[in-house]
Amino acid sequence: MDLEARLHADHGEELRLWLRMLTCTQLIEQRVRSRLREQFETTLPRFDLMAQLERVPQGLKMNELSRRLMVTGGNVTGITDQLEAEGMVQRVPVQGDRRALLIRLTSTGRKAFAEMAHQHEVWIAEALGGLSPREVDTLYTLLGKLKQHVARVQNESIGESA
Amino acid sequence: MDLEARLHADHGEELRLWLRMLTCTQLIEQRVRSRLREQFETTLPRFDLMAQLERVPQGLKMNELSRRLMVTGGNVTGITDQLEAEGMVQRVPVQGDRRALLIRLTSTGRKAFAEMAHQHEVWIAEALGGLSPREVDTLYTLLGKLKQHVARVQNESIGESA
DNA sequence: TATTGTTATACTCTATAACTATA
DNA sequence: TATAGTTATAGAGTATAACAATA
Repeated sequence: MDLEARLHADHGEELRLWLRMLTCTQLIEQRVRSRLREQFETTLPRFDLMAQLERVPQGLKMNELSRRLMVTGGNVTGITDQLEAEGMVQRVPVQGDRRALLIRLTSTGRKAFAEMAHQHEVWIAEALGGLSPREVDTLYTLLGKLKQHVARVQNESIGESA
Repeated sequence: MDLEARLHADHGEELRLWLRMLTCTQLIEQRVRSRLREQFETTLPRFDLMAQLERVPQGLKMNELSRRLMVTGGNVTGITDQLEAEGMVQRVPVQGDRRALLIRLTSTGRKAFAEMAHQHEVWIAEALGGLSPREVDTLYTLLGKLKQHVARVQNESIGESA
């Protein structure tokens, strides 16, 4: 294949895969969103924030949450405000750095999250129930490869633009 | 496995797969969104709407667009208004039903979309470039299975609630 | 009565940038 | 100066529901 042909190579397969991937995630995500709203009066970003905190009992700093949730700082402040007002999380001063705060689940938040997480797991198991354990595993592995590649490309772009 | 155990069966594998899938699509989608904004001053929903129209030269009715884009009617009206104001699409009366309108790409819109679609394909090819053709194919097949299953579950739920 | 599309409204999420307080 | 977090703002996307015109 000469250069010209390589430049204009057909990427139809990748595109079709991408569109199908997007359809799958959108279908599932919409289900999850509407059920979180109906059954728990909450939203996916709020659920995601609590999920991050649940893994780290001592809590996470705002900027760490921001990084993990892949959103900017102002948003984390807003969602944290809501959850704090509802008694789900608390802001805890960090000793040694009076600028920083640790956000952590309260025991109320931990209980509420446990219920939601259980239901969430059931919803996901339903949605992915059409796949055999073997297929789940294959998908997991291939998407792991994709994730690594995308993350690498991402960093290179940031490098370029910086 | 008895009923009790089945009820509380572990769905950790499915959950991990789902989170990984979500991470992959979010990473790629963010890239696409920011590039559409930077390079073409447009958004993903607008791009998606034009993509639907591009496949159907004679145009699509509002409710058909709404179904395909998986959003409610009012939103389609809004996005269509913007694109019409920019001369990308036009509303065409449907003979035989004076309530309905066909939305179709103008020649300006077709040209603009062709450019964007080409770039879009390159971005996607970049993002998925870490996978071999064989892996792309496997993913495509497995996600096809997933899509069918999710769509079926979706319809059953709608059936229940209706 | 049902359907097509529009309008009006309200809410969530988002990024950006200016700001305060600490380091 | 740089960093942690907040505030203010503006914009996009979304759903819901009331509405007009037509079937």
